[in-house]
Parts: sequence; structure tokens; C-alpha cells
Amino acid sequence: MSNRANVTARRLMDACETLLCEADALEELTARKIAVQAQATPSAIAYHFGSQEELITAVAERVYRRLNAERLTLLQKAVDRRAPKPPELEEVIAALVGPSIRWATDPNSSYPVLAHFTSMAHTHRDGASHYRRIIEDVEHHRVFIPQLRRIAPWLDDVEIGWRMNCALGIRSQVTRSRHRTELLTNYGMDLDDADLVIARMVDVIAPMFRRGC
Amino acid sequence: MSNRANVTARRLMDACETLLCEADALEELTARKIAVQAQATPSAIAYHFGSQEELITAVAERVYRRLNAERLTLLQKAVDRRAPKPPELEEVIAALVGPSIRWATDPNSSYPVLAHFTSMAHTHRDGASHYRRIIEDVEHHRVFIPQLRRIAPWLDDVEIGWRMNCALGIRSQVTRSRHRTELLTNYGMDLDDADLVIARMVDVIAPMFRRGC
DNA sequence: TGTGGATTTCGAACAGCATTCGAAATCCGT
DNA sequence: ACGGATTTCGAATGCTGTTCGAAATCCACA
Repeated sequence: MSNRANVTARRLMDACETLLCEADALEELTARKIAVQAQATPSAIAYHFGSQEELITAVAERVYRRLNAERLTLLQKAVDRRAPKPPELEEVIAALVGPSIRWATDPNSSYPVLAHFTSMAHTHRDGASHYRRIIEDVEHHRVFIPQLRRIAPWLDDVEIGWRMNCALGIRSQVTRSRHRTELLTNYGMDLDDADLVIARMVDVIAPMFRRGC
Repeated sequence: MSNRANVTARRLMDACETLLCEADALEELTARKIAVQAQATPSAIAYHFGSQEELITAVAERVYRRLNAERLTLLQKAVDRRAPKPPELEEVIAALVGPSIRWATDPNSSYPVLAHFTSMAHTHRDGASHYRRIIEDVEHHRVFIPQLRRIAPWLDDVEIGWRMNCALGIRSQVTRSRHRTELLTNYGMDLDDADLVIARMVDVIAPMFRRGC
């Protein structure tokens, strides 16, 4: 693999990411449009990635890694701040949901890539299920479990995991069903105010990990 | 519109529903397959529904109505049981999430239709957004709000709506991200046991509507 | 600096898709 | 039994992602 290959592959990924961010729906993204934007031909996609699907997967993985890193950094900060005591529950939850909320409200972020990617995984069937591995990537979420156990030692791993799963559900509801959220709250919350939304989410999620609820 | 038209249109809808339930991914569903299954031609879809998209939308709406009816029946029962006192919080929540959970675990239900439909709404762009109206259908969820307000009168409509939105997020997480749920709980919960899952969800959601949490 | 093999790019061709449209067939009130 | 409206059909259209062999480019080595 020479130098030229790398630059084309990256150009294709950049073009794909840009178009994914601009697109309202996945069907707007065609191999030919990606190729034009990247100053290449559709064949280049097949050559470098095997298929358009795998190109999108690669792009999503790249974006996903950035988001994960942000989450883990926040978690680490929360842990360090109180070490050796357990971290603040509120901070851990904010680390879990904050980056997604912030990305989703930031018009310049690449969050649409992830939104489109998850929907692609549901429409396109892939036996090997490349993306299942990414969408349902639970590995990097696991690091939250031991910290939450320190905070709520009376809950076992299953209980912690179940509550985290619920928290993730709330997270994706707010990020992916924005309009529904607006309607249900009667437009009474400013969903563009990320900090406010995060605080509200913490209000709801934190009690799950407190005693006596 | 004669009699023949009705039977063909319904045959197309039935075929579409059947195939949607059997399909693992939306891309497996083609206009030709629907036509064959319904003993018709692809043109019939365009004639009766305008497009394949609108056919799927019609089918989804039909299924969605059945699910909604089930929800509302359960809510009514919960209300009647305690009338004129406010209904039991647990029963209201079970009415909100129960039917979806039960459908999602029942292999003979038409739940896959709804799963595929929501993903279609994200991939296909439609200016008029026929399906937004269905997916984000919040109207029939609104009837839960006054009941929840009776149970938690110290919460205003915005607070109630926000918590309901969170509950819906948990609901769709469990129904749509089954594998992720399995992984996070370390396979420690029997997700095929609908009643158990519903009870666990009530455990998590109910405190949102209780004082002092 | 020139050459040969590997790497990368390209463009034409292919199969599949949803949809369109005019003609044929069918229905149904008269 | 007729005739207008409704419904069905089949071929054609333009789009899609992908394939493939040939052309072009690169790069190590002489």
C-alpha cells in the first residue's frame, strides 16, 4: 500500500463523513456523490473498502472512537477528583450521557454520522454483522460498571448493567427522538441547552443508583 | 373504488406485513416480492398506494393502531380499578411499556413491522414526513399524562412529559437493542420473560414519579 | 536515469431496484 | 348487452452499488 492509496482512502472517508453530516436521510448518500466529493470514482470505494457499506462503517467507527474518548476522559476526571474515594454519582452519569447530548446539539459535530450509521445497520443485513460490533459496542461502556459499583455497592453487576442500559435508552431517546421529546414536554424545555438537558437527565437517572428508591 | 380494488389493496398490505415480519433487514423487502406474495404486479403497489414507501407506512399504521389499542385498554383498566381514586402508578407504567415488551418477545407478533418502519423513516427522506407523524405519534401517549398527574400532582406537565419521554426511551432500548441489553446485564436476565422484564422496568421508572427521589 | 512488477485508477458494463405510462382487461350500472 | 370508469398489466426508464479488464501511476532496483 503506497502513499497515494492512503490519501485517497482518507479523502473518501472525509467526503463520506461530510456528506453524512449534511444528509437528512441515508438514501441521499450515493457512491457517486462520495466519489465526486473525494475527486475519485465509485470504483475507488470498492477497491479501498470493499463496498460502500464498509466505507460508512469505517467512517462511523472513526467518529465513534472520538466520542468514546470524550466519555472516558470525563469518567477519568470524575474518578481522579475524588480518588481514592468513589467518584460523584452525578459526574459519572454526566460522563455517560454528556458527550452524546453535546454532540447531538452541536450543529458542527459529526453526530449525524452515528445516527445514520445505526439506522443503516437496521436496514442492511450483513451476515458477519460488522456494525453490530460497533453499535452494540458495550465494551467501552463496561468501564463505567466498576465505578458505579463503588458508588452503589449494594447492587450486583446485573443490577448495575440493567440500570446502565436504561440510562442509555434515555440517552438515545433524547438524542435521536428530539421532536418527540419536544412534543411530550410541550416545548417547555430548551433542548438546545445541553447543560440543562444533561442536568435533567442526571435528575432522572441518579435515583436509580440510590438506596431506598 | 370497486370491490376488486379493496381486496387487492388488502392483499398487498397483508403480503407486506408478512414479509416485513419474516425479513431480517428492510433491504430484503422488494416491491416484486410483495407483488408475488400478493399475486399482483409491482405496478399495483404504485396504483393503490402511490409508492412502496406509502404501502409500508399504511401497514405500519395498521399494526401501530393495534398496539395503541392494547395500551389504552390496559390504561383504562388501571383507571377503572381504582376509580374514583387515582390509578396505581405501577399499573399505569405497565400499561405504557407492557404491550411493546410483550409484542417484542412474541415471535408471532407483528412487532418487526414497527421496528423496520422506524428505521425506514430514518433512511428514506420524505418532505411531507408521513411517518414522522406515526413514529413520533405522541397524541395517543398524551392520555397517560393526566393520569400520571393525578398520581404525582406535585409535578407539572413538563416534568411529567419529560419523565414519560425517559420511560419511552427505556422501552425502546429494551425492545430494539435486545442484544445490547443482554450484554450489559451479562445474560443475567431472562429477556424472554416479558412479565419479569416489565416488572424490572417498573422498578426503574416508578421512582421517577415518586416524591423525594 | 531507465526499467519491470506491483499498486492504484478508471470507465464501461451489469444486475437489481422502484417507478412510470399507455394499452389491455375487467368490472358494473344502465 | 352496452359503455364508461376502474383496475391490471408489461415494457421501458433512470437510478443504484458493484464488477472487471485495461490503462495509468508509482516505486524499488539496476
